[in-house]
Amino acid sequence: MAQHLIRKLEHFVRLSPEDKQALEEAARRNVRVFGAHQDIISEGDSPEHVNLILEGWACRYKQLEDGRRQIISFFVPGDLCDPHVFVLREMDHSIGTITPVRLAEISRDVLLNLTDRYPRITKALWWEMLVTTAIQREWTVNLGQRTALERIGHLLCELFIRLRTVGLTEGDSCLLPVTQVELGDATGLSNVHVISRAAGVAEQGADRPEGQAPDHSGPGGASAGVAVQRELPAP
Amino acid sequence: MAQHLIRKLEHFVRLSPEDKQALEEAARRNVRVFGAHQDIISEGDSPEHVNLILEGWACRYKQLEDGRRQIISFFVPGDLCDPHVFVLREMDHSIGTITPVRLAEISRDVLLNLTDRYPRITKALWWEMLVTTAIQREWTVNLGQRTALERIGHLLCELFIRLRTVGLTEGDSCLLPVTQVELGDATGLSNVHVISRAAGVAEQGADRPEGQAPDHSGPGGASAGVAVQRELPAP
DNA sequence: CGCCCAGTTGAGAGTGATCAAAAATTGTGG
DNA sequence: CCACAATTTTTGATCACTCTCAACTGGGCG
Repeated sequence: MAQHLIRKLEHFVRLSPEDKQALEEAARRNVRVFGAHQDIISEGDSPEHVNLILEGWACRYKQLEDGRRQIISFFVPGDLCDPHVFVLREMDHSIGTITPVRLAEISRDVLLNLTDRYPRITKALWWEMLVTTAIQREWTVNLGQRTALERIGHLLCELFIRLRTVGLTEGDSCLLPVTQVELGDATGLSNVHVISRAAGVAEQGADRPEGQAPDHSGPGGASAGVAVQRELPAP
Repeated sequence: MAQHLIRKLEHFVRLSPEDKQALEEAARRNVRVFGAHQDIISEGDSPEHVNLILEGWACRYKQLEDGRRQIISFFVPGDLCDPHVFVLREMDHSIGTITPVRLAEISRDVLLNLTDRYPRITKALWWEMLVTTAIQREWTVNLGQRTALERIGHLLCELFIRLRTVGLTEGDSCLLPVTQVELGDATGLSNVHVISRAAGVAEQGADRPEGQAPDHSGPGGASAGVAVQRELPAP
């Protein structure tokens, strides 16, 4: 159930069988399923639990009055949607699905219990949180300084590396179940412009295995050549 | 010494005299002074302590290989530069001064001691951290979706409200010791473009007391009319 | 007094947005 | 399994916001 989260955390901390067992148990209760393009929690709602993505993609986003939408981050399997929401009265942003999603709702008590009794888990969750905020900083740089081509390239590299961390890549390929509108909302570009630039990334990617987008995604390491395909070929 | 931090935290949690005393003491040791435009800590360095800004402005920034620079956030008096840096081996970004800065270096031990013994301080620091990340999210929206005019307007409102929270405004005025290059680095705009847009904000601000920039800075409240002047008139 | 940095102004260039419409893909119900 | 509907992708043309370059002004400081 929680294999993606465990795999990710083990990049930071070695977990004992008991640690893993505890995580598995926390992820087993209160599993919920959402369809594609549904809100998991909306701006203004009061957060009741931490959500652990088990399967599917989601995103954090904010919408302006006139309809403009900014995707603030993506969630892939193994990701936790803010381990600290409890402190806040209400959400200042929404979390919505991209694909159908299966997630585990982890209550405040279960989480506190977990961190009280398993110090390695606590440490790993700290790491995970700090990496998440580092990615957030990188998005700020991405949106503020990089050209359209660089933005898309950087985002694709980030997502590939994150998926590799949880074991969801296959060689140099991975699923990317994201529409061009969503890529545009994440990169601050128009949906129409995404294609011309994304095509550019694909072309340059074929020529230059190292990619031209500088890799600052923190603890992920070097950005290898990324071949993205919409769907993995059926076996 | 720590009056700005205390004033800010009291917006979230009521602090007892002992709480305040403890904060004052933590801020009294290891005070350091920096000149303008100096690095407090650089990318790649290993963080040794948490920095509490006592006086002056600083910023968190990241620099690309070709010289492009993105300011990721501003620090004003009362701000803590990441209470959790200890978990990380090395900085993925730099923190530099804008004006001359006086800050208190708070060691890991002192901070842990503080949070162990004063639960209200712990709670307040959690709040402070969550508000900081909410501001970070808002910057993502700012850079991704808003026009130059809106970006500058929103940033000015954010800074004004943050300064008001720590008591550094005077009526509708506040100091803004930031050059246009720095405003540009923070908003993803060119320094040349900042003036035409900033002038626009000033004009519209004069006409519309409510300001045209939507206020999402979280717990700050409504964005009143902001009159910004470079220097406060001498008394 | 002169230098240097910050701010200002103007003109031209380019990246990316917008609008519109066709083509391709995916999903759904019979 | 096919046909139809809906969504997504692709292409083309035009527009405009913002950038870049360059020159000039003004104030602070050695």
